[in-house]
Amino acid sequence: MRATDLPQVRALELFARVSESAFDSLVQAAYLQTFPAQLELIAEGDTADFLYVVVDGCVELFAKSNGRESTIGTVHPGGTFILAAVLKDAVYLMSARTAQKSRILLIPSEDVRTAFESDEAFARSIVVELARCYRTAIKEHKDIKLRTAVERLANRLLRYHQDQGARGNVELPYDKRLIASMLGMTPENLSRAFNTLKPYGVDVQGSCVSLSDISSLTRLAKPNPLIDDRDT
Amino acid sequence: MRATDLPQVRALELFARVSESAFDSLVQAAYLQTFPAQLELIAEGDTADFLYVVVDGCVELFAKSNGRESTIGTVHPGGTFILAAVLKDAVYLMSARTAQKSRILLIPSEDVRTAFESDEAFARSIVVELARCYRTAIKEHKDIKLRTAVERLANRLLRYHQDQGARGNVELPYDKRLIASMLGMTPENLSRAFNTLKPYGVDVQGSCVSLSDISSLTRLAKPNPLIDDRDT
DNA sequence: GTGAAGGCTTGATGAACATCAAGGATTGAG
DNA sequence: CTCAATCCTTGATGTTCATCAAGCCTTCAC
Repeated sequence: MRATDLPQVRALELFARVSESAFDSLVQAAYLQTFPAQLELIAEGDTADFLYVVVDGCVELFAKSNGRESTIGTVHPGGTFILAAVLKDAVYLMSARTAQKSRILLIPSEDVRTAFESDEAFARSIVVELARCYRTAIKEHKDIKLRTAVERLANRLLRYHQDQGARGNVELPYDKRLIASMLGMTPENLSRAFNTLKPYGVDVQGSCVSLSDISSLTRLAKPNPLIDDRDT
Repeated sequence: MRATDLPQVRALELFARVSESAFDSLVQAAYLQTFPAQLELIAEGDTADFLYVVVDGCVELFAKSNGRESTIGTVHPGGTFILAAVLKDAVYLMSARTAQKSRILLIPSEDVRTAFESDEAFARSIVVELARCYRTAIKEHKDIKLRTAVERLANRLLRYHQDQGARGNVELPYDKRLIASMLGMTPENLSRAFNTLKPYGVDVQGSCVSLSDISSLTRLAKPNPLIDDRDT
């Protein structure tokens, strides 16, 4: 890794209170690489050789079975993926591909486990991150099991709306194909779900969605902090 | 906690390599209690006052939203629940009720966090357990998103079959109502799914299921170790 | 520009699953 | 044993969602 890249890596929450020596041995054998969009980084079933940390861009986690494929989630700057597999020294349960051009830090698994044992602060960061991943997964699971497709879309729109400053319109952060897969439906059905939401003030123009009746959309969505809030 | 209970608690994997002093301070303020079946232990949204460890019996984790309810998973002896909420000092995302009469250890959250910081071995056990919980959740999520209801049932039957020694029949470990909810379907549909599996050698008699054509059932189920194996 | 490719939408149809209503089977209390 | 309660099953029906097929629309290479 080049010396000029170090500050950006050091600034990641994951390394916030880590000692100099532990940080040095973590990044010493690590790679910071830029990948183009749509590149498959890992495949489910592979052994966990590296921990991946997203520095810039966005990564999609997905899984296949029986010829079907589904998106499990996305990872943003500061987030890690495949952490549990690295800690357990097990195989990956998910595949990952870049959703956009992305800068990603790869740390050899062995070094992660070593630093985990030797550095208190790193261990604590790892646990906090793992707990966050777990709770995110549980929320996703509740979303899928307790809501219909239209409700999931409505709540996701409200979330993006909040994220983007609640200005009455939303820029979809991903392809519709990817959004559909995250929400557990087909692209065709996402299209129809948008139509279903038209009477609730939802108008789609390409990747820009205007929300002209938030209160009515909210009544339909019935958002639940124990599913939709990101950091509870 | 009574002195006679200590050995059984000490023997839990979670405490395996924990120092005497850390163990003592963990159990010092802990409760070991026996609860009857169908008792609600915690409700989603509550603040995480205790870590729960199942010593005997079985606990169901479930969640509600919009008047709907769904089972997220079950916890067996040696397993914990609500670990992530305790570590993050956040609210519970799931409710829990005993599925059977159960003995459960309650450790005050504060003590868990203290022991986590002071005892290496406990910290490691916690991380391993949390990683296991996470991976279990991901597998459940893949199960739901990538399979039909009948496929989920077929794979679950094969799992129970393995667990119970592969003798060609299976004793259902829970009520059908609970199994249906775990598999993300209604009790009516579970009944029909069992009928769908009849041509594959599946015969149900109350809580006893005979599997007379494992290979044909396996062909239908298409089991996937990255979904169905418990400890990969 | 023009053509091709890929993403998105729409319609028609069918499969998967939920809901409602009723009846049968078990279980447990008295 | 008998009754009531609960759980489970079955049938009829309707909703939700996927699939297939076609067409549109944007984008990009040439």
